[in-house]
Amino acid sequence: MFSTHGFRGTSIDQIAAEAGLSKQNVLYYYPSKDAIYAELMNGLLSVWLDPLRGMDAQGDPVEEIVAYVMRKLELARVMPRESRLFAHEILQGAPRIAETITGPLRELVDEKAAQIAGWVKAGQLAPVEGHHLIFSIWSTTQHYADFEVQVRGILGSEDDAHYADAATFLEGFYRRALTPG
Amino acid sequence: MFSTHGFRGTSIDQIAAEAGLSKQNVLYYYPSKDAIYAELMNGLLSVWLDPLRGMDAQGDPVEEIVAYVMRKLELARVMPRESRLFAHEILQGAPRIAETITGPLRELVDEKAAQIAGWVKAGQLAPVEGHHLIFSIWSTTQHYADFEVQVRGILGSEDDAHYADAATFLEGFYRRALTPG
Amino acid sequence: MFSTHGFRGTSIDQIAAEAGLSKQNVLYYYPSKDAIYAELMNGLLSVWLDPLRGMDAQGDPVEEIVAYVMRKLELARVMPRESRLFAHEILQGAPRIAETITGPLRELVDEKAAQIAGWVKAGQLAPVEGHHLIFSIWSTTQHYADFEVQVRGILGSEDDAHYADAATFLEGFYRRALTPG
Amino acid sequence: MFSTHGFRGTSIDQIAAEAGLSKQNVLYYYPSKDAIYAELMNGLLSVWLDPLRGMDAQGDPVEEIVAYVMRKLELARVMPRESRLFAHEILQGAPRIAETITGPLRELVDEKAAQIAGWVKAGQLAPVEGHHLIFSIWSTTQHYADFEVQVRGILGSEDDAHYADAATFLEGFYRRALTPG
DNA sequence: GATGAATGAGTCTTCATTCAT
DNA sequence: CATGAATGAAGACTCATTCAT
Repeated sequence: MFSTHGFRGTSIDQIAAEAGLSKQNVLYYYPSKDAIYAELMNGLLSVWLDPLRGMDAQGDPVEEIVAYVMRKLELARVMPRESRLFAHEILQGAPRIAETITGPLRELVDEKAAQIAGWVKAGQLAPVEGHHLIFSIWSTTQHYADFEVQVRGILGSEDDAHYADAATFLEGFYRRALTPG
Repeated sequence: MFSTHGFRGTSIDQIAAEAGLSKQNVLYYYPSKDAIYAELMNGLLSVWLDPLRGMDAQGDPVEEIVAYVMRKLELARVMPRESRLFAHEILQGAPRIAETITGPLRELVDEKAAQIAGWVKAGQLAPVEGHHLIFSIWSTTQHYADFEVQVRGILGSEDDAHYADAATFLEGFYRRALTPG
Repeated sequence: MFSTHGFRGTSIDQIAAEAGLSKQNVLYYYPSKDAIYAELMNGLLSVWLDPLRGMDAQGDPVEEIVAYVMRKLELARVMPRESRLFAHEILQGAPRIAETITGPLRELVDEKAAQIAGWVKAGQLAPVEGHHLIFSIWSTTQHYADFEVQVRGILGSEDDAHYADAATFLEGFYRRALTPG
Repeated sequence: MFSTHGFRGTSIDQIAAEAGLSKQNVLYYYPSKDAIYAELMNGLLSVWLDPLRGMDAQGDPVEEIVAYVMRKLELARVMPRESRLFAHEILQGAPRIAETITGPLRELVDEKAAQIAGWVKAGQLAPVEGHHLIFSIWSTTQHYADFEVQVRGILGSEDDAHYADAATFLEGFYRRALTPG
């Protein structure tokens, strides 16, 4: 519910109905609406960043990055609601995860950007700036989850078939854009 | 306000405060909250799609597309709130612009995708699928507006300086990915 | 508008629309909503009671009363909205015309009831109590205006044709009920 | 509250105050103001029409009708607020019970009017049209409830004593008007 | 005269939350 | 565990009225 209607747009009644409970019973398990949301967020943050952690500095740069793109796209396909939940949160100015962003997330991205810079310096990768490369991967893959309605509306797709095309496109795209020389 | 908090998350009181009016005075000018939102949306839709329309079939394919990317990025920089407004709308399932998406927007994208397919067939462009290329352009550029808080948090940027880096990155990126051979 | 929706149920906007004026312009002519209502009421009170005043003590009792019934029924046919306006006012406890009721109206009815009592005493009229006879005349005639929707719904009537039947019924009815001996 | 002020003229706050509850608590028991009103109406409709159903075709015509008048007058005395509730509803055009009027109510009245016509044809009743006779009974009896304020103002009555006079009047009145020959 | 602008006071309704059982 | 009852706070919208032009 949060992922579709946002925090304010979701009522505990809706959550309770979806869960087959009464409103009061939901509040028996969670102290407040905020708490439900917070638990969702926190439980998700690590899952969300795992794929990036898996980008191995020892592997082949282009293959590592393309594999990351594919993992991220798969995540968008399998967990579109979670993706939208983050999108909502960040659109609203990330009031609840601001510290994670400027703390652990920033550290992780800085580290991976440095790794990318190393690959570029070593001539193993076309000259790309790491942070923006990561942004591009996030945006191109999450787009299929966050803007799903638009994607479906334009492609006329009613199932997940278009994800295969997206994968084909993104793989070729990143491969060409990243392969040096 | 709508761009930050979404439709449900925004109260007329907030809008009124921002505008220096009373709640009732806002409702004197607009018959309802829906009407305010609808007027915003309708006024924006054409502005939002103009850049894509400007992608000239007679021009050099790579240059045309890169120029489109740059125009779109500039739009994100200048009108980030408008970008977020659309993001919110689509995240919520596009309840108010569903018809535009499956109608005029789909037509326009289909047309441009066909144009891209022509360029690819003529060997003027690396083999990319048009719809997904357009999705990638939308997502990579709008990301700087929609996820602005995250981008700033990670880059530590407090002004628009990072847009220049984004432009550099995206230009190189698309040029490499699209240039044939 | 007042006659259909009552005082609270009618807005100045509705009155203005009906009159082809703007709300403010209506309030230019009348100082307040109360004033509009009050003027309506006062202008009507005398019209409403005139027929009763016309019941002549010198005439033939049965004919005088039957003639009064007919005049009152005609008034209901011609001015149904005015009748409903009074009905609304009295249903609500007559907050605005309470003094008229306990003052001039009561006096008039008392006088006419005395007149009827005289006729009865003289054997010119079947034994009826004057006040209640007057109440019966008011109610049976105004019923066709006040409960018009119900009357039409039951009779399936869409015009004024049923008023002729009502007149026939009421004339025979009152004649039989009032004729002495 | 509805019976005095009508639907629009009654606020949930007033109802709540009368019931010793808070406004929101009233809305906890009833989903909306409309629902409160609807429940009142529906619960009343059958009670309201029962007396008419009790007019027995096998009994003595004049006695049956006079008995109906007495039952109806008693109902007005005991349930004046309910009577006024219907009066309000019908004055406003019966928006909520239009279908009952043109459906079940019309059927019932048609049936009873036919019964009366039979009695008249058999010479057991003075020549009266059934529908209008029923209207006269409704109006003369309900008048004591609907126009109570006026009746009291004119008679100077502060209790129910005048109902006895009304009964005397109406009994004699209907008996004379209905007895054949 | 007429009207655009503005607003205080309601009025229905939603909703998160508390409390007792 | 679960739920009926209750409520403070807010929110969208209406409306009579005022004021300036």
